[in-house]
Amino acid sequence: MPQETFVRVAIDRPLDRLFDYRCPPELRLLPGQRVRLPFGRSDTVGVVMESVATPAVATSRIRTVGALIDPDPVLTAPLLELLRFTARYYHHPLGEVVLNALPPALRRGAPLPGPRVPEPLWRADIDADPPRRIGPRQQATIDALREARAPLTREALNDLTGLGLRRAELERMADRGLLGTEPATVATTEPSGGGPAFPLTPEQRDALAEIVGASGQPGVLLLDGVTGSGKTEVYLEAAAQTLDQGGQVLILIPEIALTPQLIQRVSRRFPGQVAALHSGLAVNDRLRAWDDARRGERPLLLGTRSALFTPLPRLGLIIVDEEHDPAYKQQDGLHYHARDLAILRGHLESVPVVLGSATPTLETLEKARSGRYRHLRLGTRPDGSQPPAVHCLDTRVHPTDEGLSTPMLDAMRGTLAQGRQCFMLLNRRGFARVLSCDHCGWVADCPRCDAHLTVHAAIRRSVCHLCGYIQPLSDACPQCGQALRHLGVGTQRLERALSRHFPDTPLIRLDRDSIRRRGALEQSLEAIRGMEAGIVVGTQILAKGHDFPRVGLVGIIDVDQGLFSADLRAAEQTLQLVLQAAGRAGRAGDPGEVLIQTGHPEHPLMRALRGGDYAAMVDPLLDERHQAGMPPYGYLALIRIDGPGPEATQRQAEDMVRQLRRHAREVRVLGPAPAPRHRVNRRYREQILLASSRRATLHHTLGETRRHWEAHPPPRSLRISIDVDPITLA
DNA sequence: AGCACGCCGACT
DNA sequence: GTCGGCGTGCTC
Repeated sequence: MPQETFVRVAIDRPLDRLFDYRCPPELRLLPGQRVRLPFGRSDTVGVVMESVATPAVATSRIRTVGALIDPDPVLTAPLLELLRFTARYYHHPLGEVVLNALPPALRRGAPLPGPRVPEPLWRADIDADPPRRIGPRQQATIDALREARAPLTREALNDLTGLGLRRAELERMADRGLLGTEPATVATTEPSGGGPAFPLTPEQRDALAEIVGASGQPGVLLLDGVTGSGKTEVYLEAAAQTLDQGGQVLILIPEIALTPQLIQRVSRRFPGQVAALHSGLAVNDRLRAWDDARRGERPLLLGTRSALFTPLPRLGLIIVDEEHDPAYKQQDGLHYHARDLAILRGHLESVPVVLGSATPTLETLEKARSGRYRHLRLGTRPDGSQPPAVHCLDTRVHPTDEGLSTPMLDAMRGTLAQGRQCFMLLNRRGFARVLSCDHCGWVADCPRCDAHLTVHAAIRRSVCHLCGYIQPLSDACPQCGQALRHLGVGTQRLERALSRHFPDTPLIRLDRDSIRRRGALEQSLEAIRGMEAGIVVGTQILAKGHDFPRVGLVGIIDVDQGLFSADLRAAEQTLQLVLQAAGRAGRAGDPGEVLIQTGHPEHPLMRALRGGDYAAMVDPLLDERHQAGMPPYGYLALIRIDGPGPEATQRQAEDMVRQLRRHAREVRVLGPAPAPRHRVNRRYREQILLASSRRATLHHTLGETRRHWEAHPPPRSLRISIDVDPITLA
């Protein structure tokens, strides 16, 4: 009688263990394959992790695998190893980690899409009678096809129009006789489309040579280049060489939605070879892009943090663009850092990892300085332009009205008179920070959170930025009936103030609220580049690597909140934000100016900013971190406990601290303390901070404590989450 | 997390 | 009498 075999399977449940199943004799199951399983009283999808000869529980309890879903494994061996590490390191259930690596459709058991059905080329039907009713999207589509004078793929059409047309939409138009089709020709794409737009500078060539020279072996290279120094050209050339050798390239970017230019640039450079992956895609598009990358049909994968987990069997190079961006850290559920896991993936798959930034994190800089990362520098801009001069405006001498001081307004006038643009950075959206009554002291607070409601004047609502609670805006105090006053300035109020000061200058506002509509960001960016606006007001979105030709002045409206925040990385992130924003100023022999409004021009950070040298600014910050035993010299984990009532939550947190102290060796246990925003969405939050000079001791303490609470689970109304290497303690 | 079981309150 | 509230326990 043949030996029975068993498989160990991961399933999408918050249970920190795998489950063993009997393998049906007619199946040979491989790690990475999906299976359908009987589980409890229902069925679920699982991923085979390994075969085992003897199951971990009595064979009488073992059930048999229901069916095999995939002929090929959907996850590769090195990825499975990466996922095991991820679960261990971030103290998150392995099953959830593994299933989380799959696109949602596959997680629910959908079949792999299989090879693409060739799509026809689309052409305008010149002779067709124009029907009476044509929508603007349809009109734009027809116009683009007429202008092109040749049949186009849907992809090319979308590149031209930016409409994101879906196949079904074009088919409907064809059915109505608005479009014609032609059979797809064999793809005519060359291995890599064209070369760089401009010849590389010597610095860029050196950096490229180092990256290419590192291929085929693990290792991290920091591409540390001032804004405008052409990091992207270096990445794309390195990617081109990897592709030419038959390798696949993974490029991670912080948020695709905020950098539409980059997708366009990459897809034009590598036509037909780019798969783009981000959360904004419809489930089917996401599945398609993922599978195109997995099968190698599109050898270049461009995506946000979750794209890190895409199987790429011929992976040759990983690039993490803007590595300092906090968007790489997932802030809920599995608290992973995509940059850190990208580095690990590089090790596991023996490929180099390039981290790029003009303002690298202290962690990364420290590793580059100590020689663990190769440090590649790009110190000059290929267009020869100089970095902008940075000046402070002392708001104690020059008070501000609605966020604006007189010298700031004067500087704006001067810049506008030269026909150049002004960028005004204010990292707070909405109209006013709070609505309050001078007479009785009443303040509009969120009924669910410890937060003031932010005024959104345009929609006449007060909005909670923590939980989304919305209520109508009132003019009179509900307590005493007196008129209410707006305190603090948000982008909307700044916009209104500026349009009063400069009534004839077109103005664009860029923040989360103004770009919510699909395509709105692209439209605004295009308008800014086309000089349709003299003034641009915005949040940090302004500072994201967009390229603008004629920015003369970058005004930083309020930097002080960032200077004095107690949060671990506030100073570092303020520096990064100001420098990234400053990088928008001045191009091509046109040095720009940066004006920072501050009440503390003598603050060391302000002095450092005026000096303009990021590497120099970083030293005192690294010293501080060293003194305090904070990253990169110490390791942190944050435990958050939240529940519906304050007392039970606090009791649980205190109990957990006792457990932690029992297992803590060389680990400081700080807390519990009410979280900085104690109440959010009607739940009360406590937090505990663990700090250690050694990773291993921190993980030991966390592991033992987790074991304890899994053996003695707290009531289900309480939620516990662990954040290893937290970005923020707030 | 699901899902079922189980034991107490207000309804046709 | 029973529909349904959510506490508790289990899942190979």
